[in-house]
Amino acid sequence: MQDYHDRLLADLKKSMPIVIGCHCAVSYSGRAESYLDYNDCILIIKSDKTILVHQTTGNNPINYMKPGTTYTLNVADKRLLIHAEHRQLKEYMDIHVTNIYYYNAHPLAPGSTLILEGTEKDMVEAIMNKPESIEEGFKPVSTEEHTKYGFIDVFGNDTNGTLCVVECKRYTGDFKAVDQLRRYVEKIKDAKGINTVRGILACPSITPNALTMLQDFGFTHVALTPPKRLAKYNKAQTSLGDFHKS
Amino acid sequence: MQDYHDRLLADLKKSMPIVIGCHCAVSYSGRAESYLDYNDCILIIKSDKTILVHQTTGNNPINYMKPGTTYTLNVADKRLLIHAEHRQLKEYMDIHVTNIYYYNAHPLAPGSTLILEGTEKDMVEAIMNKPESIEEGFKPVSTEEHTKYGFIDVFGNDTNGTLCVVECKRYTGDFKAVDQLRRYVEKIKDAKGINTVRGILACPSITPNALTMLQDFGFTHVALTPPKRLAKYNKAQTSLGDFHKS
DNA sequence: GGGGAGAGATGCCGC
DNA sequence: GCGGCATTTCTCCCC
Repeated sequence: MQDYHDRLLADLKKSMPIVIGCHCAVSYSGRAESYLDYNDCILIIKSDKTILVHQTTGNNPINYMKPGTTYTLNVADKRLLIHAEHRQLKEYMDIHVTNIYYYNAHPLAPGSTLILEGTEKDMVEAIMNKPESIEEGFKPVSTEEHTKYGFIDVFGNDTNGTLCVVECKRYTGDFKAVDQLRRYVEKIKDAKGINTVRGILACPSITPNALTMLQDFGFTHVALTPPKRLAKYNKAQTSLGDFHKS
Repeated sequence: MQDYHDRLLADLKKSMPIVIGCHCAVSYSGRAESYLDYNDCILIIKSDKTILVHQTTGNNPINYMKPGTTYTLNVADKRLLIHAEHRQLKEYMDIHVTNIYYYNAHPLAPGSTLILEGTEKDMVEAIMNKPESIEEGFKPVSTEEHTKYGFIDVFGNDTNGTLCVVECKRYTGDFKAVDQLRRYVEKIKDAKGINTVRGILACPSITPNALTMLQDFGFTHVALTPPKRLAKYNKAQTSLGDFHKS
């Protein structure tokens, strides 16, 4: 265990990304408090001193600390004690390691940037490029309009010149989406001193209860699905395999 | 690369948790579309066939697939091609690996359960145990009251017998919290056919804009911080070190 | 750094 | 499975 202590200390100093398969217990104190009994885990300490404690299932770490954590190491009772502390965030984590199955530290170059398409922002762009997807005669005026009660996705006029607030969701519309739309509509009415402002929720689908609430407020649901532009790009290639070989 | 192909195939068959430090490119298609150019990554494939693609910084994986993903492997042009597909979710991911820095697969026992304290649920319990923390004379009636517009954290009466809806947030109160509270209050008014229902937002702090909105609706903010019971437990021990050695 | 809101959110519980 | 909602949410953008 003393060997691992020395290696970990050196690798932390070099800001090396570290992966450890081990048997350990974890306690955390900060925004909340947690305790994890001794069990098998995968520990990942990244170059930015983020630490993730992963178990053998699930998407999310069972425990973690944010970037900028500092580490203090000790060996006692044949155990490696890792004290991870984040002073600014007033958080700490203690890991007691009894057994290490594997230990890997290897220099890794900083990552590439992910290209992501099909987000809500892409929905907004699609509406700006094709306003009739909201309804015939819709004329968008602005996007990301800032009000004191939040940011409005798309702001525009319908064919009658009535002001329209459009809120986009890439997923099934719910209460929260209707709440948000309502907040914007009310604030616009208040700010402009007018009584008639339409609320339009653009999303692929909507829950029955949210639809009821939407209609209670006199708002409209428009079925819209976020575009996935990379799909088109991939289709333009003869095949996915060829695309990647390039 | 053929050796790694064979090892990975065998380890996947055994549902072994696998960690790979490598140079790779990743493309994803499903709920959205993404492409990540060749770069250094840590790949983690868990026992439940979750895959995480981590870079050297940050809390979250840059790419991932959920539990239940199936894998198809190939070697071409000295590259290991990992095709990960989730048929139910209609998602897939392609990883092209050009270089492997380390490869680890080791049987890990299923994890322990995390004990977590200081959640919103703990706030609700604390209020039930000490109703005067909301205000003098407050009498809680129920928790998790189900309405058609959502679940009410705490429902009760003030010293005048006026109905009170209490919404708890463990973090700084914001617009969304006020929206939620408002939705419950309105629904209760509607359901009970009464005009006077008080809304109380219990949270450690509140943003200035949210406070304005709260007050516009005639609601109240009560400063409450989520309890952290493990902190007390740890204090009861002579020291944290002793606690862990037990 | 705080406020506001999206996320390929995830995860939990209830119906 | 969907619905509703918390999360040690995380992350990004903008002031």
